[in-house]
Amino acid sequence: MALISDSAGRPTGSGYARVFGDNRLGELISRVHATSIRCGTELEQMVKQRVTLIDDLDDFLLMEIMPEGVFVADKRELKACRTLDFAGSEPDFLVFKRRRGQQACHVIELKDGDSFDTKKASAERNSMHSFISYNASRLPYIVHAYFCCFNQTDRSAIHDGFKRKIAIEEAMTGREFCDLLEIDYDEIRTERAQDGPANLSFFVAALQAIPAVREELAKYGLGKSGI
DNA sequence: TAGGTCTAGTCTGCGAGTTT
DNA sequence: AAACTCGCAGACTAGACCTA
Repeated sequence: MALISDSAGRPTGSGYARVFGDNRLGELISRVHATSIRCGTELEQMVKQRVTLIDDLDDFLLMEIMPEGVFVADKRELKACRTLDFAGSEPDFLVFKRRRGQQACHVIELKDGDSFDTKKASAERNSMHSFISYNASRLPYIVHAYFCCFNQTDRSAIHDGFKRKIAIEEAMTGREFCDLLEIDYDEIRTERAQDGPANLSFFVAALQAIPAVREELAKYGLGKSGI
């Protein structure tokens, strides 16, 4: 995961500073927010480190029979691909998998949350299906669509979050995503949880170092000896 | 009809990648 | 190197819709 101490945040003028009327406290909250955003991009990086990435998607798509295994095209590779037409949308991952004579392409939208934002769900679904319909003839495999909430363990919760506008088979939990890619879900969760204690310590120490916070704590007889 | 719920649009905030 | 663009999370709001 990401460390709050590594995140910059806005030193002055952030909305958080206005909420508290204190730049230093505003900066600290801004750094927490920045860390949360970084976590999302780090998840994608962690996935990419654990799979076999496709070097040239155009070349890969020339094969009617793909090699045995799991091969992944990320967003960068998708953008560089000339064979596919994005129809205004780019999924997070294209996963090509061949096992025991069965091969398929899995189009995946990955979120680092536990549910899809309802107001955007309909647009996400339309975007995904327009991508698939535009490219069905260019992908020489069976194509499946998935919407994955990495931190959700219940597929029906994802389905409900989508207001049931997707098929239940299109909802995917983080564990199912990792099973498809043949990577270790628990290992990723464990690694991401490792920075939690360091972030807690940093946050509390930084909080205590802010004069306005110390003054407030002093009203309750707290502060010097800890919160 | 009033009140509750759902949906979609807008806004703020930030990191990361791309373009100039 | 700076400016720009995109993606993502979450809060707020107004209008549509539903139900007692």
